[in-house]
Amino acid sequence: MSVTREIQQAVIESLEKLYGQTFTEKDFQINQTKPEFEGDYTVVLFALVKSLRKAPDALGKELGEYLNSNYNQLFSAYNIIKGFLNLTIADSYWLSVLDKWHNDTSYGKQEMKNKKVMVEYSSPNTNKPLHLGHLRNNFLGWSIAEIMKANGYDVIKSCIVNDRGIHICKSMIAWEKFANGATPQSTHTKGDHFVGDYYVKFNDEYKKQMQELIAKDMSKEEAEKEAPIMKETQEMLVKWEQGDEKVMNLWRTMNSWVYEGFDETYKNIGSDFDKTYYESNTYLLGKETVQEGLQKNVFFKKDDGSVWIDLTNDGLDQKLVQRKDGTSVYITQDIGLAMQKYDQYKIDQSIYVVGDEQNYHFKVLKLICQKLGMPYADNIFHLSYGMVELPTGKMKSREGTVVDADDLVEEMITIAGNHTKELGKVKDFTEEELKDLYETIGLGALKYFLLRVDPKKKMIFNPEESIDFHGHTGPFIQYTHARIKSILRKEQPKDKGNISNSLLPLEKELLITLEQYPQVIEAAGTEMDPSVIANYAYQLAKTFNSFYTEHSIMNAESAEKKELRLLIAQMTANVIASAFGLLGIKVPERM
RNA sequence: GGUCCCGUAGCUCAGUUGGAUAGAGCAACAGCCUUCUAAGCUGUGGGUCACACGUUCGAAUCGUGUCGGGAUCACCA
Repeated sequence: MSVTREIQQAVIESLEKLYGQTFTEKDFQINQTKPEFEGDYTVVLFALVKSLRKAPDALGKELGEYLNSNYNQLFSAYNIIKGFLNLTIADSYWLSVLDKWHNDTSYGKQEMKNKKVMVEYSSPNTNKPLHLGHLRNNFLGWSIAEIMKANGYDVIKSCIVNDRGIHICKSMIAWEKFANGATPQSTHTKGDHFVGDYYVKFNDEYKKQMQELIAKDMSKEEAEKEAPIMKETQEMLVKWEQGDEKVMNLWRTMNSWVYEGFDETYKNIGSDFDKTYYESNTYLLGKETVQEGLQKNVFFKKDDGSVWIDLTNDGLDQKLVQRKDGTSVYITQDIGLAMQKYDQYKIDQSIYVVGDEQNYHFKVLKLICQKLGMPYADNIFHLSYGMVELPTGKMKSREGTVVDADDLVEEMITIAGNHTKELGKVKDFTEEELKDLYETIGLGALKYFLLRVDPKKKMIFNPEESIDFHGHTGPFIQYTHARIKSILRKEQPKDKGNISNSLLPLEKELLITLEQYPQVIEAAGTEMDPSVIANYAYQLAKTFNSFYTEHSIMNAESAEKKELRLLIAQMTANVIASAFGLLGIKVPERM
């Protein structure tokens, strides 16, 4: 049980004994005491004052006195300042936390709940390579999956690949026209980039043709439709839907190039999936659902045969779920896929890591699933994250203002290498070890940069200023880990050593922070927010670094102090490694 | 126009269900390596928490309004 829980219970019991009134945890607040005051945790008394009809100071005195004499294994001192009851927790309490958890790597993780959750993330289009936005999506998805596991869920990581549609046909048409049979192999180009280049070529040609048409007095809107290359693309999409042999072959070939490229990128960034869905297999799903919805009167049919749902009572609009020609639309496919996920895995919860531009879509999806009575509909959660923007505004692939994922990863690794060489601390490393270390640090900086921000908020990335390796960064925290490991290589804490039983302020501050880790994991899970973990890890590392410069571990004042500090250091390293594990960031032994 | 989100230091971000004098990092400045890794530590300066009103013992946090920015409202996905 956490300290805050213990304090809550002690306070509730004490108030009952003292005043005969029953309170719950929600009736009063417990905060960490501000550094400028004496104490570790603080009970805010104001909320209790009214119902107890006592002055804050008098209440504080009586409660503080009672707590101290009746719970002396938990509290060692108290003081009252302006309605705040500041409690000092007994050193023995912190030492027992240390004793119990210092070398347990499962610390903070919850028991299995026997609940299944699916996390869907990444969802790439197969017509162009991944960019910075996809990286945020991938890192978030992977991390939230780990966080859910740590909270005791069985997790299935899934990916829906948008492998069909007009955008892919654009790359295909451009390849037919301009490639002269070139392939990724013949041009030594990574497959996804290769295909992406033809997507760009399509847009160049399209623009050119439109300008020609506009020069001949055609309106812009008309030119958009009439440009020959666009017409050809649309014809190709029709052929694809008809299963035309030649088109299908080209489609399969170009997609296979893209997948090769994606696989490489995913491998580099440490992304993986338990289940991959392809839109070409799911885009026809949902037809039975439409029938079912009509029967249940959730949907209604218009005169032209199209099928709709009326969500005006939910503050939304009417929404089409089936075209008049009987084909399903995007939302219907998603309903179908949601059903399929349940049929296959009997999931209890479904998390979609998708950008906030689709907030409306997911609101609708959840509502429809609820109205259809799907078993887990209430547990559909859209983990909506903000776009990554440049100082100049949004990234636009058509205008070439995207930050390419592969380029950025490579750049980060290169910079990590340069820093490392400059510092010259690992000159004895082998080539292989160096490569590993550069990747660990470079990716660590990148992942931390993207994960430390609240997912809901859009964030700005400035390509002119490269991502930092100092201060509030991944490498800072990795460095703290490496420092500790360097000490632990020299000496491990003894099995049953005598340890100092009084704590200096920084020793205690570290233990207080370490004690909070389980609640941090829980909060990250309920909030679906990896940044909670990221910011906690920083707080911990920062506190450790202050401690490290202030107090020597190896040359501690006494053998007991040394033993204590070795244990604290060990537990700190373990928690950093664990927290970074939840973020998908490796920690080095040396750097 | 309807709905939703955002506005905190020069920049990038924290700030638990309302709590004490609003915090970090970067950038700037001043210090600290003959002692466990200086990718570090310590200190200084920097704020009308967009603005106004309201709720309350107490508001960056809750409510209303204003200003500014963004997303979305397709028989596209």
